[in-house]
Amino acid sequence: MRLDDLDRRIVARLLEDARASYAQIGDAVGLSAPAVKRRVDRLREEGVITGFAAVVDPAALGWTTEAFIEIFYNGARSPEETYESVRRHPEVIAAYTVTGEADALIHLRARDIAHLEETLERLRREPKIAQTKTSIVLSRLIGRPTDGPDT
Amino acid sequence: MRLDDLDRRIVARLLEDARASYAQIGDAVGLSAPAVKRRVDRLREEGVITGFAAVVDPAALGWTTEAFIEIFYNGARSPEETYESVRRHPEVIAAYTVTGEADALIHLRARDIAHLEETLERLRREPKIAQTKTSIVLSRLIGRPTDGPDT
DNA sequence: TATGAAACAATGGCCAG
DNA sequence: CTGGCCATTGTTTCATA
Repeated sequence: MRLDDLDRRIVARLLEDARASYAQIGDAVGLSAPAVKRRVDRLREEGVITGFAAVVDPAALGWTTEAFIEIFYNGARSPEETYESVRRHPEVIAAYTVTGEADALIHLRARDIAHLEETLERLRREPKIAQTKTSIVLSRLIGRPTDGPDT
Repeated sequence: MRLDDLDRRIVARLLEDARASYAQIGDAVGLSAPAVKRRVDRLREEGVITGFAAVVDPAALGWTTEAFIEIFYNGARSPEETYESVRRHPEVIAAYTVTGEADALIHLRARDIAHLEETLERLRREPKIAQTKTSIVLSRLIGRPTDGPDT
């Protein structure tokens, strides 16, 4: 599963435009279209590329409020239980177990402040959640492609 | 810029597979391929869809360490200055100004713990940064499509 | 919004290095 | 084993209604 330089350049190109044709990518990296396709197929099989997604502006869809919530659990809290306590809330777009004071960190998006408040109340009703600490996002300064650095 | 139900279903389809053909999307939503294309073109013009990106597994590229850093500045720290202090670090994949104790929250990815440590030291040398508080990601529980909820 | 035509892209087979 | 080329099939994209 070792990637050579050509693979990395193909991935970089697909991070910028997942709908680029194989011929376009080939022009950029110096390969023919079928050669690019074979590499992309291989990268998908190996799990380096897991899919292709549209990049959508949540604000344009009416989701204008974003927050990070540190979660503190009481007692036992395996990753599975943590997962169970947040997966049902569709506002949660990412969740992590972390080192440090908090047990978990979740990233959520809501339509507005009222919706955020409603979501927080709903989260706090989860039995194992003892405490939450909310940081509302004021501005997004950086948001790189697929959350993956320059390959 | 109002989206109807057809638009939302097209966006949902493209979030799952940005390389789906217009004909495939048309089959799924009950439209002809050209009709789908014109809607997608319009959604891009309106900024609802800002691009298409490959979804890459950072671990497969050798980026196995992930962390969130709360940043505390001393004195003046406009969003622009905050941006300037983090943009040059390629390990930073997202950065936000937030409410709460910290002034900013950054999300970063490194190849390993040594690389994370090196990045933290580099960040702490930024003149305006007074203090940092790091939470290393132990496991990712949820990571929804484009960081955008169900449209 | 659908249809049809022309241009373009994807993809499998096959051969060369 | 990896890339190039060719031919087939499918897709995009325009004109037109």
